[in-house]
Amino acid sequence: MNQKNGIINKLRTSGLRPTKQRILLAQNLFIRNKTFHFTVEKLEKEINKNGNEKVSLATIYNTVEAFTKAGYLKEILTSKNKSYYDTNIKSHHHFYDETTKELTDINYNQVKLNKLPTPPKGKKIKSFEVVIRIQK
Amino acid sequence: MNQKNGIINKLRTSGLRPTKQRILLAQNLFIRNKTFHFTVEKLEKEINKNGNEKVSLATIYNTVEAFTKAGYLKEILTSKNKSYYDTNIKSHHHFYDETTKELTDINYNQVKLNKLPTPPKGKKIKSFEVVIRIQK
DNA sequence: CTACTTGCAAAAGGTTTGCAACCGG
DNA sequence: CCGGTTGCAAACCTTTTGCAAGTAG
Repeated sequence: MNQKNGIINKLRTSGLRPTKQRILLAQNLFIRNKTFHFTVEKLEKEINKNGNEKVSLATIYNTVEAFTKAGYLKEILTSKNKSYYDTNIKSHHHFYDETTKELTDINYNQVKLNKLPTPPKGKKIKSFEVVIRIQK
Repeated sequence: MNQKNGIINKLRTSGLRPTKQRILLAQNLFIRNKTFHFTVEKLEKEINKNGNEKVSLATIYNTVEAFTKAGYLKEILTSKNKSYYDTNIKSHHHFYDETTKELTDINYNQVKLNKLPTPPKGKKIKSFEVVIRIQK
């Protein structure tokens, strides 16, 4: 139950009450071997596939948003009218396969920007992301 | 009327019948001094602002999609659940202002990638795009 | 107890679709 | 004329919201 306690602490740290639903989602999302790319729809299926504990869609939306604000998830840029999230929050980039519409991580050091633009006055750069479109 | 003929030819070239609506939209989109970033909603307001010729929303959606397929428009990546298009189809990058949700072009040579990843087997890179998120 | 959360269902916002009327070639 | 195109309204899909009931501290 160390993992569970770790998650509870993580939630508390961000001012999120460790409710049953949040813990369940956090376990599902953050205890994984590799990066997970998902839409709310996909996550909902994953969470509710076993006939047991159900988490309502609204709560999944709320929670994903809360996790994103807390910095535990990252929203991915796509051209689709659906939100994609990534459990890998480190700055990294993606391949977007136009044929299969799949996203794949690109190892961070495989892309190098050696020139960044000056932001408009009064603004500063928060992050940047490269999407590389691929096809057959 | 040279401009108009040019547009009619452009449409025909792509197998698009030069209808009144398509010509109107093409004139509005392609005869501009500078790049235009828009959503369908914005374009619809622009097109229908003078009480005269109205183009229905569905037709605007159809036409924007057709123009995109024909390569006359480019879809822009954002995290919002709304499609953004750009009349600048050359490879270029964007600032995405998280406060105002505005997109701005970044001059092409202000960003330089000096390392691109190898695409997965059997795929090749079609294009890449950098989005730089800025905030106050 | 109190404030924060959840879940449901309804509403909203953007996009797509079915189909009859219309029009370009 | 014929087949592509338009316009309308309804349908769709994802996301948000209001609110009563539930729960963590």
